[in-house]
Amino acid sequence: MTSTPYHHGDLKNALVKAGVEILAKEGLGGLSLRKVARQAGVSHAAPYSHFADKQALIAAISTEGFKQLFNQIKAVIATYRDDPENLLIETAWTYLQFALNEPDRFKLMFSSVLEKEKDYPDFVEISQNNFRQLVEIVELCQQANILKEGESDLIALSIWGTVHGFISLLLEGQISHTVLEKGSLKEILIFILQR
Amino acid sequence: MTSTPYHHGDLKNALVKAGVEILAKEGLGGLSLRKVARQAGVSHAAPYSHFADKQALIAAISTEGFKQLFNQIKAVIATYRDDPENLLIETAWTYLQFALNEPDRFKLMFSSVLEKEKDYPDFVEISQNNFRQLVEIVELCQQANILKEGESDLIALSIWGTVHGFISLLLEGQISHTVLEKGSLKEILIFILQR
DNA sequence: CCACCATCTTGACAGTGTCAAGATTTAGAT
DNA sequence: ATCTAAATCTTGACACTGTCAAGATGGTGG
Repeated sequence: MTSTPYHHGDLKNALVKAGVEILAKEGLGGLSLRKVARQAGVSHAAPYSHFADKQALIAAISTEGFKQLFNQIKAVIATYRDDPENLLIETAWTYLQFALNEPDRFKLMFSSVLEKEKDYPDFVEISQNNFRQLVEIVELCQQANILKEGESDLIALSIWGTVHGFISLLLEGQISHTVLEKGSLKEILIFILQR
Repeated sequence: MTSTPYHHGDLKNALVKAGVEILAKEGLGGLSLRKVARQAGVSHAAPYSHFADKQALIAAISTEGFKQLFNQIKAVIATYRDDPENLLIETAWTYLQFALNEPDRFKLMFSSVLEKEKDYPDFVEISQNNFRQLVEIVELCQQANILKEGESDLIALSIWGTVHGFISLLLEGQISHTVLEKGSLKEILIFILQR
């Protein structure tokens, strides 16, 4: 133990954590490998023992975010499993909250800062798990006649896109004041979901 | 005329053009101010006579893209004005084509690479014009009873999000093979639009 | 024709991602 | 328990980046 042993012990996770913090404080433009290393109390090239390059670190940060999102929505499913209508709304709401709480991480996760996603299997996997979870929700809604039958994956795609597009515009501040005055965020979300 | 006069004459546009080309050839990661300047045949600091910083150049490239998209969709409206059902589909299709033709520029335009959009009035304006155009289309569809009445801006938001989300997943290669086998891209698009 | 002003160049600076070489520590095999 | 190989981390270097200050150049209005 004692102070700063040569081997950090858990540097890989520490770097991801530092990255998330910097992202929250300084935004996407302030995220550099060297700064992440500094914040983790380690030399500027140390990250290269754990990540092939900056993209790999970004992939890890994204993956971490997707895991958290997955677990949050998993909890929503557990709570609203018998109430499909609210299940869909609360899932979308959770998704929206996640984006508003950490907008820069949300952007990092979805805004193709990560250039070649398929090079990172962990990222692809958790990403697909998230989508599968959404398909599962859609199927629950279909069984309750809240959504039309058939093609649950396409319907999930459509719903995901709708919510995601709404959040994108929200984060960019592109949603005009007049629109936002029409109701609370949640009311607008519900309206949009019903189309 | 002749070779390389000291004053370029139309450097501002030349830089935007060079940026678009580099974006197409090398992707987002390859876009640097110095490279843009080099490609325009000008010294590395010359861009600072026309753009305050790199973000400003990116804003200009985005703005240019939005103008093109706006005009393409304007043409679609002109063609399908009396056929609202196909108008909506063809608009979405045009949007999709634009994204597939120049994926990196599309990402640049929508993936919040531009950090403080509201600092660039031209960008905000053309961006809003695009949305207004979509609202107009929605209202044409409402008059033809293809979309439900009321809140045309919220409905436009919903449709925009749906299509945009679909394209995002498409560009990221996140749409599984099994989904893509269910029909042509256009058929899937139509399905998603109808939800 | 001159003086001003926009435009462009040159040179510099700090910061970045990345790599190679070496130092240090851990862990596995004998 | 000791030796050795692998893993981890540091140091130093490189090319490249965004940005700025100072100066060179050339068109334009007075």
